[in-house]
Amino acid sequence: MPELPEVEVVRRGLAPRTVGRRIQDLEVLDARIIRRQVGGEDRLRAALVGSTLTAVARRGKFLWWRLADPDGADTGEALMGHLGMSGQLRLATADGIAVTPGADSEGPASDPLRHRRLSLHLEDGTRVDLIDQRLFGGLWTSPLVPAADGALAGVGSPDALLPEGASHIARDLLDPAADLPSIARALRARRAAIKTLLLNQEIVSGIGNIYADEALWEARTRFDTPGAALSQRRALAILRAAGEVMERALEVGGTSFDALYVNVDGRSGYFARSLSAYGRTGEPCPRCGGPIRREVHMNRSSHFCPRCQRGTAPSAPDAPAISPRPR
DNA sequence: TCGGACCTGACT
DNA sequence: AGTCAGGTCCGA
Repeated sequence: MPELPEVEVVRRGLAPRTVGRRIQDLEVLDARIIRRQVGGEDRLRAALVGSTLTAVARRGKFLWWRLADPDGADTGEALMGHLGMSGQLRLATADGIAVTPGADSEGPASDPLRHRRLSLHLEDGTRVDLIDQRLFGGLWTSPLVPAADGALAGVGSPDALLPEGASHIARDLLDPAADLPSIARALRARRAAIKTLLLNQEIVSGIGNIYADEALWEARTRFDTPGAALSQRRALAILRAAGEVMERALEVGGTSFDALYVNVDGRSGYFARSLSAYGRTGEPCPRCGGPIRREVHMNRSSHFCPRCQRGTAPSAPDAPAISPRPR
């Protein structure tokens, strides 16, 4: 389940081996993977074949390549991708063997390539495979528009141009242009539960269920605390915790569960074992030793420590966001 | 603002 | 046979 660190690992892996290369051919093995492409496979093929990939950028979990036409001019469109729940982008040589030794593709039953949905064939023989068991991911083109704040559109972007398909997505916590104090204020302007707000990609992007639980555990805050009940300080602490957890995951190459996710060369990450709350129902809280509890919130599991993660108890040391009227 | 749809495979 | 997992989008 790729979240932000995994997508950034993929972006970094793709950049040196795809940028500057021309697309020779497109292979669509399952049309559902390009369901978001306006004009279908014909349009996608026309936009890609003969074009050169000039940059790989990312905002939240949306990845995109910039494209240049055969004359070297920017086409004004990006090739966007999203990995959904189970997507992988992997590089292979023309004979279909993953470039990195140790990539686990054993027998046919466990061969991840059976879920290959689309491939880009580059002029040097490199193949970019989009593998996606559950088909929540996709690849499609989108016209470039200016980023609202005028800063670089995302991590890896050469300028402020952003694919329209990602223009509703907020900046993420690995983006140097993210403005934490203003994100914190946006969280506090809403009455919804803080976890709901952290998962809202239009407020802050790149946080999924796993890192939301981890950030709230780090910041000792219950998932159902209303955004409006947070102090600026507490809201900032939650954002900092989320950023730090994701940076730590990035350092070890991304989180890995159930071997569905592998990085761009087919290797799994090793971060899962260092999660504190997510998926640890019944296990002792690493901070206070009490049992981690699981509750369903918004049709998603929330893992938290009822003993050391607080809501808005009157004894909370942080000042409430909306200060009580003095009397 | 919330629930369902989209998907598949692993698990009970 | 039924349940669960989860990111994003859409519609009630």
